[in-house]
Order: sequence, then C-alpha cells, then structure tokens
Amino acid sequence: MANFYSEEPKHLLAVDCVIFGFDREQLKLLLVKRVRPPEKDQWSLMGDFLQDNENLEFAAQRILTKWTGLEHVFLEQFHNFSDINRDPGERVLSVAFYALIKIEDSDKELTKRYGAEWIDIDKIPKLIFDHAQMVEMALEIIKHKSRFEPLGFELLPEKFTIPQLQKLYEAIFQQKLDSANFRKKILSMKVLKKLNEKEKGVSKRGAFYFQFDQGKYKKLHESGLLFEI
Amino acid sequence: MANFYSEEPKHLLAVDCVIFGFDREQLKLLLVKRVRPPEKDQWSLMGDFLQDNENLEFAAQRILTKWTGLEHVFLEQFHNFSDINRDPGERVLSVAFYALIKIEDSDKELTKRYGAEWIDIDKIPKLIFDHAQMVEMALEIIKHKSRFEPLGFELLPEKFTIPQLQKLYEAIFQQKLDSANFRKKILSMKVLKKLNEKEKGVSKRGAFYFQFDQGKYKKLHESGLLFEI
DNA sequence: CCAAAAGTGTTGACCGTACACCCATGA
DNA sequence: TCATGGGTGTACGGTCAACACTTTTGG
Repeated sequence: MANFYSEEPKHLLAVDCVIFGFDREQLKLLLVKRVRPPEKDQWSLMGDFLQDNENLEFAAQRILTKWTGLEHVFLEQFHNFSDINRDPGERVLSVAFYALIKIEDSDKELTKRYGAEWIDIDKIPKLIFDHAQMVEMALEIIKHKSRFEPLGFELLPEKFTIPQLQKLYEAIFQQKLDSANFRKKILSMKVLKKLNEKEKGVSKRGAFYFQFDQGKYKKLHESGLLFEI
Repeated sequence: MANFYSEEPKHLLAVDCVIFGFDREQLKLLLVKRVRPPEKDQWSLMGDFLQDNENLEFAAQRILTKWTGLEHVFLEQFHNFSDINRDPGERVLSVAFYALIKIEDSDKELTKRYGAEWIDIDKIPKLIFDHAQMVEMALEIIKHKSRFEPLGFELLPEKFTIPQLQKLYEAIFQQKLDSANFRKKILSMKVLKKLNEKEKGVSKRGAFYFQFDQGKYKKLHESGLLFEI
C-alpha cells in the first residue's frame, strides 16, 4: 500500500468492553484487575490495543473471547473516548463497546484464571482512567435501547420464563413492573414461542418456558410496528 | 510522557462529518469534492485527520468551522468505520460525526470558496470510500433520535412557525403528518414559546412564530416525561 | 367573495394502568 | 388446606388518528 498520508500523525487506539451479564436477580459487569502499569492492580474493563490486521469489531470480539470463551456475542461500539490525557501513560484513544452475554454460557475456568469477576452493577468499585464514565454511558444506552429493541434476550438463557424476563427488565430500568401488564405487553408482540415445559424449583406452580423467536421479531419489525416494553 | 505502550501499533485516524441542513422544504447535506488522491475530485464528506493536540470533538468542530464558519454547532459522534481497506490509500480509521446546522447562519462565502455544496438528501451523488454508508447510518440515527429528542430545532432558524416545524419533521421521517394533530402534540409538550409576530409572504393568514425554549425542555425532561413527536 | 393556509373542536377506537381474582402445586 | 407465585379478566381514563369545522387575509 502506498503512503498517501505520511505526514499525518498516528495514534494508539484501545478497545474497551463493558460486559453485561444477568444472574436472575441483578445486572452484573465483568471486571478485572489491570495487569500492567500505569494503575496496575486497579479494577478495569477488559481491553486491548487495536492491531493492524483487524477492525474494531474483530478486536472487541477477540477481547470477549479471551475473557469468556464465547464466540458469537452481542457486541456494539458506542462511544470514543479521546481526551488527550485520559490515559496517564501515553495518549491513547479508546473505542468503547458494550457486550451482553449469558453468564452461564461463559467459560468460568477462563474467567477465573484471568482473575476476572462478575460484580453487581450497584457495587462497582473505583475503575481506572475514564472507565467509570464508560460504564455509566453504556448503562444509559442499554436502558434506552432495550425499551425499543429486543436486547434483553441476549442476557437470558435460551429458555426463560416471563417472570424471569420481567426481573431482567426491572434490573435494567431500575423499577418495579406490574406483572399482569408486563405479561400482556410482551405476549401481545408475538415474538415469544411458548414451550411445553415448566420451570421447577422456583415457584410451586412453575412457570412455562419461552424462547425469543428471531423470525417473528423480524416480521414485527418489517411490518413497521414497534417492539416496546 | 513515558512510553508505556511502545510495542503497540499506531493508526491513522480520520474524522468525517455528515452535515445536515434544512432549507424549508428538504433535508440537505453539505458535500465537497475531494482535493487529494486517492479518488481526487470525487464527492466526499468533510473530513480531516485527528491531530496530536486535540480530541475527536475538537477535530470535528475544527472541520465544521473550516467549511461553514460556524462555531457552536450540534455535533455528535455516531460510529467508527474501521475496515482495513476502507481507504484505498492507506489504512485509516474514520470516526463519523453528524452535525445539524442552520443553513442560513453558515458562511456562504466560505462554503463556496471551498467548493462545497448543499445537496438534497434524495439526490446524493456517489461518494468516496464508505461515505455513503456513513450518510445512511446518520440518517437512520437522526430519524430515530428526533422522535424523542428535540434535535429538529437545530436545523431551523431561532424563530419558526408550526407549519415549518411540521415540514421539517415530514422531511426527516419521510412521511406526511396531520397538521391538526402535529400542532396539538408539539404544543402539549410546552417547550415552545409563542412570539407576538407572524410570518409574512408564505400564506395569506400568516402563521405565528415560535421559539424553542431550552429551559422548558429541561423541566419536561427532568419531570420524567418524554419529548415525543 | 373566494381560495388557501392557519388554527380549533369533536369523535370513536385503542391502549396502558390498576387491581381483583382464579389457578396450580409443594409443603 | 394454605401459602405462594403464576396467570387471566375487567374497567376506567387518557391518548391518538381522522376529519369536520372556523378563522384570517391577499387577490
């Protein structure tokens, strides 16, 4: 490749991931203690530098796989953090991604080996650099987005009950929902497939399992109607 | 500053701006013919390389000021384009911004001198690299955002009439709106201040001018209610 | 006085919210 | 049989889309 722009400055570019999970009660973040200076041993998001042979999405996926073992994860860039002194080491720009994963699918061995931990969203410790700001912004975004897009299902197992789904949305929105109305709303969109199987052990009666049906969602979406909680 | 990350690769980073305007009838984009190879003389968005002494927002503002003379413009980063071969010259990542400006406030001399042109959104020519994709994504975003955030006012003069505002939203959403209901909706949010002055020359009766009231909007927002068209 | 655009009023359908109530089952 | 959470039914109030209607004014 020719050098068309040899006079222009080059920059270090990091990719940082805000990794969300849900454990049936609480939203959680996967965090890790930083292994290199500056700010070694402080809590941090998962990140790495962008390499020459990959685009940003690839780098983010690479990071996710490294820490969780998962390969096809919901992942979306949401903001660049570019303040000149954001990293006390050198000037580094960071492209922040958020990821939504099913905790139980992740490789717990791997997570543990690297010293990563799932931490309740309301118990986040002090984070390095501007990572707290990244978390805050990511939270704000999934709060808004999940009202109109079926993001939530990325955080639940394949099979889930309506009460489980409700708990998830209550955790995301930070508010209680009326269970009768929640059920009607979600079922009225016809994007769930009811299974002939009940959850055991949680309640006496047991709740039916459902699955999110991508095909039905596409139909809804194309018909111009809104998914909306 | 120490060299903490000397082993990591560095990258060229461009900032490209999708600049929207509205001329009372149609959404428009400010486009320019590229002045350097590769793809010299082809239509392009406004862009430049990020410098060492500025963050991304500063760079975007610098670009906007260069082409329009405007200094405090609504500007928001929305996506990074990072495919390895997106620029046939060298590997360059691009951070895309969209800007909403009041055409009549812009410096037409400056715009003309640099050979930039306002072009109807439905008559966009072939653009260099992945710029068409940037435009498409920016359009999609303002379409969604302007339903719930008062973005539209950035594209109108300080004083505007309800029918003008309606025309703007019709251009953004690409659909006709019922004028009686539109009026009721926008007035019910109480974010507009009515002026004691009528528009002349457009209709016989003349429509009252209004102003967007930032303070009232903040109140609405803080009270938890939605701005929604 | 007519045409045209600004602006108001009315209606019926629909939808969200609140809440009462029934159901299934383990202990 | 009772407590518990799952699940259904209903009724009221507000909101929205559609459209008829009134107002203002230049030609």
